[in-house]
Amino acid sequence: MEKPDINAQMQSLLRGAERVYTAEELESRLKEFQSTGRQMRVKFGMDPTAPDIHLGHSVVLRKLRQFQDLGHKAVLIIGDYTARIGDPTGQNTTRPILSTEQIQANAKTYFEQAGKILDNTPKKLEVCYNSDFLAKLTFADVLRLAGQMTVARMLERDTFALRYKDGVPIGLHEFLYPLMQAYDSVCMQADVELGGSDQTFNCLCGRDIQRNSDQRPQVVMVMPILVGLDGTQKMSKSKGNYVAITDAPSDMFGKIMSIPDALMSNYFTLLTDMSESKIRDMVDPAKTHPRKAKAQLGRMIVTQYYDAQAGQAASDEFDRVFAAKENPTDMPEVPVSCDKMGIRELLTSSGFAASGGEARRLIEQNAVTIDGEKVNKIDAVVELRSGQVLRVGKRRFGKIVVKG
RNA sequence: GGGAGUGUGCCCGAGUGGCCAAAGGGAGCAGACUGUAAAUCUGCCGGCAAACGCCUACGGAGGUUCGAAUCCUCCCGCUCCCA
Repeated sequence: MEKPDINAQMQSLLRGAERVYTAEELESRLKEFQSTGRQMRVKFGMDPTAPDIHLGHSVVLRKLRQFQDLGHKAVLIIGDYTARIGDPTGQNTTRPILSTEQIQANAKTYFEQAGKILDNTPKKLEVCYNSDFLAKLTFADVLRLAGQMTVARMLERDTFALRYKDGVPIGLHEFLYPLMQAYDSVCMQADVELGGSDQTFNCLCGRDIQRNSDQRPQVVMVMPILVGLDGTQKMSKSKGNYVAITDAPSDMFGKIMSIPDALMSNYFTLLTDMSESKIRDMVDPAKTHPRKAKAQLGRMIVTQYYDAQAGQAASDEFDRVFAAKENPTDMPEVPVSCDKMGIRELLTSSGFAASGGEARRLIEQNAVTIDGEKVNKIDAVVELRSGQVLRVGKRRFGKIVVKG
């Protein structure tokens, strides 16, 4: 297989990366591995507690894929042991210890999803559980490891420093998290470790510990944290501002259409392979209408996780529903048992409203239509026929099916 | 071991005896507008009820009071300071 020259490799690898420690080391390794033919081992740790992969995770996974495409080996660490602590980067100080079955189930889901991005051929992918080596350490080993870090250095970390200052508890064991992750690097003899920029400290720890173990310190490449759909906070499941890579094409597309304009450039860079000059044209309102650019972005992303056809279909569907204000082609069925019922009961029984109060609110707010006709009396009794379209708000639709 | 604090709705956070289903912000939902599910503006935002209203809720359990998120007792969680 012909590889691009080193400059081209560097350029594509550095694209989108927030920082590399250090680019010189990366380049010299690329050269070295180019001449010897040995693969670089590119480590990436996954947390088995979050099996729902979203575009935020995809930023790093896509970078990992780039390394694979250049012939290197992705070394995926399933952090089943580190999960016992919970990454102190997060806000939670304690997490339930997951059972082995749970971890395996999560890991399985993870691979099913990550497989959409990564190259699964065994030559390009190695997977291991970090309990394999972490569980074997004796207390003396742990002490030796812990002795390589100081409290002052730990407190340099923003997350610790802030929590300490604010009086938020910090478990002593949390200090061990970066060390465990670093020890992974030693055991895996990682050449490169990839991570989100919130992992910078953890990854850099790996360099120190490797150096102390007479290993050549890994190159650390950190990717920016993807901003979520709200345009301000990081993309995360718990904030609800995310696009899961398992989202249906229409949802994926719709969610992309909802990002603030200012986010487009960032998304193009981190989530697609579009060239930088093309991106500049796309985000310049004088050259491209923002709505068009966003639709293009949406199609590209849907195409990655489904195919070009699905991307186009989602785009067309979106225009149909929101620009032409027509009904979507696919609507979930709303089964009803009789042909006459109170509108509030219809909303609650179909799941369009979580409670009677919410149903009332929706009706009072003019959000409910049946076959295009507003239902705005809370005690309305509606006659139902199969095939009628129930619409709640702008984007929730259902097709009535009378049963019995 | 001693002392000082603190615990409020999905989240943050005000409230120190009635006007508190509880200020304010965020999130969420809806409407208007639009280039979209963007931005902006407006409204809603515990449950039940057509409605009067009823029920549940301010860490937990008791108590004082006509009346408690607010006062008292004990318990639990968390933090800080001293040792």
